[in-house]
Amino acid sequence: MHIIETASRLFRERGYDGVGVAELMAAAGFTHGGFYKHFRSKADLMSEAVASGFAQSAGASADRNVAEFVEEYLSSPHRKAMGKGCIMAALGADVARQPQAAQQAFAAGLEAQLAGIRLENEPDAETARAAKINLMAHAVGALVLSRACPDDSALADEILQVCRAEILRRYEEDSER
Amino acid sequence: MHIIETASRLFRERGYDGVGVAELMAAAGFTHGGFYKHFRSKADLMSEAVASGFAQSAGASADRNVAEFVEEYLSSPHRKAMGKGCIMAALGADVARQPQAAQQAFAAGLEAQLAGIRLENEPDAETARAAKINLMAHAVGALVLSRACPDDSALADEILQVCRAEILRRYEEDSER
DNA sequence: TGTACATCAGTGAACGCGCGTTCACTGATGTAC
DNA sequence: TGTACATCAGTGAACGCGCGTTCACTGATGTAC
Repeated sequence: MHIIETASRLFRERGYDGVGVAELMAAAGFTHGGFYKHFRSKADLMSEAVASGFAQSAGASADRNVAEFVEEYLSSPHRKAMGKGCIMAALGADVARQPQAAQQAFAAGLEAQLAGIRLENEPDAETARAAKINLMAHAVGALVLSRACPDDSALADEILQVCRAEILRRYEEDSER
Repeated sequence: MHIIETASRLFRERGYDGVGVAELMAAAGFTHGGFYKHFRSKADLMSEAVASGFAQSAGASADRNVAEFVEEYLSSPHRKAMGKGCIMAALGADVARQPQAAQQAFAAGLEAQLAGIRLENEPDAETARAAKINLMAHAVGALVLSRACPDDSALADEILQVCRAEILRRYEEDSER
């Protein structure tokens, strides 16, 4: 629904507490009174916005190989587009402060994200799963750190570049094994 | 100062927008009116709270080897203690939404954190620096993802465990090289 | 095809409350002589 | 040692404003006959 997608973007841009229900509904083209015809509470919408954000990035990263994914994920455009980017990097800390429903939506979304990664040449399912979790954690951390540094600072760029190179190097090592 | 340390803890626990000036001053043992005798604005305090949080973790991790650091950083106690834990994992996304002053404090703190890591056997300074950045990004991402999953969920534990093992494994590989 | 009625998404005003910030004032402390 | 004065951290009331949520109402839509 349109409200959820709008909320998902605005929450990512400004944080859960950084956007009000009224502003959010206005951005979706409504007055704020009707909000509770759709959601039990603002926190309830947050859960849906988290799920929606994962669904969006699942769609965007479908049928892409790991190298392409990492190149784009750890890029300056993604760093600058918090509202359209990865929900984990933008709202991970916010979700940690949310009720359990949002955390369950997050865990389900993360599982889907992991399932969408196609690794080559991992010896068994357990090793492959560990490699995917490590890949995501490394990438999410790099994006979070880079974004917290001043825009256009050398450090912000360096974090992206260094982590991009290392993740790709490891991935190629695994592929050649 | 006591106000800054209190703010640093409360901001980590509830987010920048999750704590008001009045509550914050009350927690530090004051009435809220005096706030502006100490800080130009709430955002100004945020910058100081970020710097203070880095200083605190620099003190806590001084003279510890990498294996010890990683074991504790990616542990369940650290996962549960957002207010006393790593400022990057707790407030990274918030800082990305803050004015540049907070981002500069973040970048300076991160540089200090990197300088505090002692790696063995890296062939040159550039490689060592890249390894430190990768280590921090990987660890921060793992903590953020784990915290966003429901407390005591299998996935929350799995993320910590898998990333802990992988970071230690890589670190030992480098040491033996 | 036309009429009566139920449904319900959306409206807009209002609720109590807390927000960040300002300001006149207090009262303890330190300095000057 | 004692008195007068300046300083300034801290107080507490107040500012305009936006918050999340509630609610009586509107009006378009779909169903029943």
